[in-house]
Parts: sequence; structure tokens; C-alpha cells
Amino acid sequence: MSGTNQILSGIFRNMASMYRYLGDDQRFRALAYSKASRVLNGLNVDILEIHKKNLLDDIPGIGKSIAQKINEYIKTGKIKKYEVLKRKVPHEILELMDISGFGPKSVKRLHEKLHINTKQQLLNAINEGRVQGLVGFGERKVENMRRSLKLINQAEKRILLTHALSISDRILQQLSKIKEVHQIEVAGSIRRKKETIGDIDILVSSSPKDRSKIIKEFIGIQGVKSVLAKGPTKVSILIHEFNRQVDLRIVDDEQWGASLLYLTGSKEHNVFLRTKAKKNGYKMNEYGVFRIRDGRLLAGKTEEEIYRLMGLKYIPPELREGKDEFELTKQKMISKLVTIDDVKGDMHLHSDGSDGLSSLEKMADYVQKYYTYDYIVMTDHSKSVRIAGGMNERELQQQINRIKRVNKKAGNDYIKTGVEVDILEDGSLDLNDHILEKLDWVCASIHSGFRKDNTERIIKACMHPYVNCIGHPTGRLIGKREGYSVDWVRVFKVAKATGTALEINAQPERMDLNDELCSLARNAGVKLVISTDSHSEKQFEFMKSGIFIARRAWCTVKDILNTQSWKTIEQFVQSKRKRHQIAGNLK
DNA sequence: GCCGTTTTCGGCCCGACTGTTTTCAGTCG
Repeated sequence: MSGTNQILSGIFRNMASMYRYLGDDQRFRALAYSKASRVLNGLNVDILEIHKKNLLDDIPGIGKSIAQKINEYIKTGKIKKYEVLKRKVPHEILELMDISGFGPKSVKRLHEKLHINTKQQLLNAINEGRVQGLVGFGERKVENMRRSLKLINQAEKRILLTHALSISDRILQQLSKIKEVHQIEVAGSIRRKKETIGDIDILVSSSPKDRSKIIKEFIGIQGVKSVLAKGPTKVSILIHEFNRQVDLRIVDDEQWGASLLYLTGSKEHNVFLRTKAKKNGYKMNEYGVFRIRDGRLLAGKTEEEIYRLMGLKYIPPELREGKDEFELTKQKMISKLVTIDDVKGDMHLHSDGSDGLSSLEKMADYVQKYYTYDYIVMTDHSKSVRIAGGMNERELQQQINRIKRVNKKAGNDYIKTGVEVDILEDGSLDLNDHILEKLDWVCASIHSGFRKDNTERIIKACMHPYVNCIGHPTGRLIGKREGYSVDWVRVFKVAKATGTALEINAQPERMDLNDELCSLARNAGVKLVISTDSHSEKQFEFMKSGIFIARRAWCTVKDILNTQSWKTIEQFVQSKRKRHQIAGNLK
């Protein structure tokens, strides 16, 4: 994918800021650009492709005017309107609006009165005492500005879901010990299981009289750095761990569902619901759904009753992104999303046969002790991955023998034989067919050549009769490495046609496929496998992260191979081999 | 600027907290 999506998203984000700066009469225009920016940022298809097919108008949030600007950019490399705005607005200071506590009004005043254009100039002005005393800039506001400026770089970073979950679990545990807490739940993007997290949101219900006690306890929990805001029902703190903001909201039991819905978001999901409510003659807020005519409370205690009142099926948090969940729930029953209890085995793990920390026996013992799986597949690296101590054909044969011995001793067939074989630069595999043929399961992955387009490479691997799955298909590492360039539409077609599964790799830094590609793959009819890629016993718990992705992509058990019995997986493997045999015989 | 099972015009979610100001604007989620 070209970087055009990101560039345009950036331009529209800037234009939105510029319109916000220009004044309240432009706020809806600003909203429109803001939405267009978000949409482009989340788009999984190259905008150049959509432009070629003349389908820009079909993208939700992109209308005639913005489509025209995208056209203009693609043709000329510039957007006239943007250039005009840049002359009108001191755009160097737009970044100031990203600082917590700074809105368009404050930034405008700072620019007009003190000619401030950059963060550094702002810092200087604050230190020289020129800001304080300006109308609207009291002592405390200036102090907050100083603090925000210091925090900006750290605060911008989002953290991995798994880290956010460990923080929220700890806080939830502490708060649930308070006997006045009736209900408690983590909300926001953690509840929606987004792959990265900004702030942590926690909702509590209690009697109104107990709120102050709960707030006091919350502020006193371990690791609090500072209190950012504190009211009777809402508190924000900063904690040392990852320098995160944690928001606590306390409501009555009757408001629980409405508040949970509101606080879970996403923003877009909420806006849709509230707009729909309004059309139906209701008003919806975090306290419930009310009839506008007489203000009567119609729903609020549970999320389920609110969705019901709105004439909608219950939408699980993972799907609430304000995209197509409303349309899709209308079209069909929301089928039951896959859960962690559906998983029957882990199909990608490493032992000390390559770069794992434990022996295959220890790994197997651990899984059987703590998980209810029916099978695991040993998939150590192959020889090309030297740094991981990958196996050659001889070593792999030895491992196969070893697994057979272990299984025989245990009197079962729990450990399946497999490999994570390397896909070489030309798309061939780095182990010969003779050894691959003997394995129960072959996962093929790319571990080199990340900068090239890897479409053909992956397609060739899919065509191989013994390859059953493509491991971590995009190769991305969240926050560290972009995925390599791949034409996913083509890959999904080939994967489906050849009977090759794609992996949802549940390593926290990988989460690969991600939710969006996973959804596209599922729509294309591709089978998926959720794997932990465990390199130690502890990592088997990553399975739940993989489930999060699958759920966000609307997957049910029928989409996920390792929710099926081993017999079904065997059929999946054999049918691909058989097809190739037939094709070979026909030649 | 976008959008439409009331609409191609006229809407566009709604409330908490802060700080500064004495009744509310600004900002955030």
C-alpha cells in the first residue's frame, strides 16, 4: 500500500484543525474533515486503487467535495484549498491544539496576543510570565499548560492492549474489594479490545452516598502520580505505570447500562445511537434513554434493554466501532462470536528445538495441566532462521521421532508434528517436500525481505501442497515495524482457492492478521487459525488476545480452524494434498 | 462538508469538570 492514505489523512486532519481554529461557524466543516481523516487512516485499501476505479464517493464520510480534493492531490500533489488555509491560519501552532487542555480558543488568543507560533515559544512565554494575566489565563490554567507541555511526548504514545489489561485488572481487583462498590467494569477501548490503548476507563455503580468514599480510595490506590480532575462522579488520575491516565466514573445502579454503553464507545457508535434515538423521539445520554415528550425514563439499567428499545440486536463491545455493525446486525442475526472456551488447540509454538525456552515435553505437560485443549502442534523454526536455531531436515526428523515417543508413552496423540517453515525470497520453502510430507501441519512464514512487496511470495507458498497456513501474514510489529506490502485481495482469493489458512498470531506485538484484514479474509471465505506462537509456557495465555481480534472481525467457530476437532483439521490438510495430487495426475 | 426508512435542506450527541468569573466558556471524552 502506498503512503497516500496516510498523507491525505494527515492533510485532512490539519484542515480540520484549521477550521476549528477559524471559529464556531466552521465547526461542522471541521467535523467532516476530521471524519474523513479518520476514515482514510483506517482504510485497508490503497486510496490510489479506489481513485482508479472512480469510487471515492462510495467511502463513507467522503463526499463530493473531499473526493474532488483527493483527486486533485493525486493529480497535482497539492490541494489548493489547503494551501489557501495555510496562508490564513498560523498552521505551525496547530500542534498546540493536540496538547491536553488546549483548544482552538486558547491557541488563537495566544497567537493573537502574544504572537506564539510554536511549543518552544509557548514555553518561553510561560516561563517569562507573559501568559499569566492574559484574559482567561489564570494561575492554575498556566500551571496545567506547563505540565501538559512536559507530558506531551509520553502521552501521545498508545500502549499495547495486553499492558493496558494488566493495569486495569489490577485496579479492578483493588476497587472491587470496596464493599460499597456494587458493579465494576473496565470500559473504553479496552472493553472493545482495540490492539492499542490510550486512556483507561473504569465504571463503578454504587449508592450516591458512597461515591465520595470510593473516589477517595481510587485516588489512594498504588502508583498514582497525580490527580488530573476530580468531581463528585468523575475522577481522572495519572499513574506511573506507562504514564497512563485512568478515568473513573461512578453512577447509580439504574444508570449502569446507559453509562457502560456511553463509556465503552466508540464515539462513532455512540453518536449513531444518539442520533437514532433522537429520530425516534428519545434523548439518550449516560443516564438512560428518555422520551423527549415527557422526559420519562425508558431504559438504562442494562445495555441489552437499551439496544432492544432502539430496535437493535445486542452488539458486543468488540464490534462497536461505528462502522458497519448496525447495517450488518440488521441484515443477519449476529451469530455467536467465537470465545476462548471454543478453542481446542494451539497450532503454533516453539520448543528448545529452535528458539523456545522449554523442551517440547515441558510445553506439552504445561498445556495439558492448565488448558483443556485436545491437541497442540509443535512448530519450531526451519534452518533459514539461523538466529532462532532453526532445524534442518535431519533435526526435524529427529523431532518427529521424539514426539512419537512422547505420545506413545502417554498413550495418546496429543502432540502433533509440525514446523514453521521459512518462505524464501522466491516463494519456495527452505525444507524439502520429503520431510514436509511427513508432518501433520505446516505453517509457512516470512522472516526476511520485509521491505519488498511480498504478494507473489505468499501466493507461491499458498500454492504449495504441504503448506496449511501462513504465519503472521503481514509481518508487522506494533509500534516498531510496518507490515510489508501485500495485495491482500489476491492473497485471500488464492488462500481460499488452495485451502490454505491464514494465521491470527496472538503475540501482543504482532496481533497479525489485525482485526480489519481478518475481517476481509473471513468475508473472502478464508479459514483462520488463532495461534499463540508461544516461546515459553507463560505465553499460552496470549490465546485470548487472538480471540479479541477474531471477535472484532466477527468470527464465529466456523471461521476458526482450531475450534474444530483434530479430525476436521486433518481433513483440511488432506483435501489440499488430494487436490494437488489430482491436479498432478492430470498433467 | 456530509448525509437522508420523515429530509437534496437543515440538521449535525450530550454532559462533566475546570478555571475564571459571578453565570459561563472552553475542553474533554
